[in-house]
Amino acid sequence: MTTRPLDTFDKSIIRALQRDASLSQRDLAEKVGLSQNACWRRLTRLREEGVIMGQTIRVNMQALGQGLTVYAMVRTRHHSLAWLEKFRKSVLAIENVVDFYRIAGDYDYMIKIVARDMNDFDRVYQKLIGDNELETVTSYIAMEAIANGRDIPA
Amino acid sequence: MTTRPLDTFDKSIIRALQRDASLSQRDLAEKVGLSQNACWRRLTRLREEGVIMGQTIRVNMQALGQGLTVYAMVRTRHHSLAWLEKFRKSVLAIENVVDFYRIAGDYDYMIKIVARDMNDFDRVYQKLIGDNELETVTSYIAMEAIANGRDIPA
DNA sequence: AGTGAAACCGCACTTTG
DNA sequence: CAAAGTGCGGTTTCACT
Repeated sequence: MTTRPLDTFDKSIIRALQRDASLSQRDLAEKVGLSQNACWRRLTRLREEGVIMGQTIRVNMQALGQGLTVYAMVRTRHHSLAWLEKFRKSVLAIENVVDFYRIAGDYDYMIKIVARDMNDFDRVYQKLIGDNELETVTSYIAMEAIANGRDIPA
Repeated sequence: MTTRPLDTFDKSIIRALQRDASLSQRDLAEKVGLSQNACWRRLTRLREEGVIMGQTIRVNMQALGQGLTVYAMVRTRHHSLAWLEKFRKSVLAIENVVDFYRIAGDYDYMIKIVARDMNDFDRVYQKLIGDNELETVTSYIAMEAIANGRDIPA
């Protein structure tokens, strides 16, 4: 992973686009204080370098009918490479899995799941524990999303 | 929150744009199987209704120098409305906080934090426990991001 | 600063429930 | 009848040279 240090302009571009990626080149250039041309060249470069990896929309999960968020903390029973590989594949195959981290601490993995409702979550949960021999799964049901997917500091 | 049921076309539009929001109207329309005009009208409507809430870029956190992710599980000591309100404000004021959920279970809140490194995280941690009287904070350090911010099922 | 392309949006139908 | 689709075309705005 190449890691060219980003200067103030680059960071400023990234901050502006995280907030609103629909900005036109003209508005972006103005906002960061560069000429359109210079700004465009930097943007192109940031994309090429993989600093900017793509563009998505922010969606209203309630409106999409995916109003339930659950964090599942998992302790595994097996630790062979083959088993772990199979476990990962199995988890990633579930489209309800939004985040998936290997962590340090009392648990081995942290899985963020979105679902339509409790029934739907239970389906995911059963699949999770049915397909993999796990030591423990502790689920934390989200009661309220106070903040979700805020911008990465830049 | 009004929740008009979304039909197959709406969902298809949302799926396509979550994957790549830089799609042109022509390509989007073609992908979902609508005329450009109809597709544009639906898109405008989805935005107006707040189903699509905006547009962001996906960034490479390593390249941005924010390579550390930590989940902090918090149990609070106070439960008065005023205290909770102050607590929320205090947490949201920290730009390193990416997600912030009120949860059910052994803990009250789940805070996802990104930081440059352990030193930087410790700064955030000290601020968190310094500004608020908390019962417990348990931190899970992410060792590896296997998946991060995958698309919401639609 | 120029150019080709894309977004935007009204209009006149047609289609479907 | 109402709601949503299609295709056309002109103006404005944008990306990129």
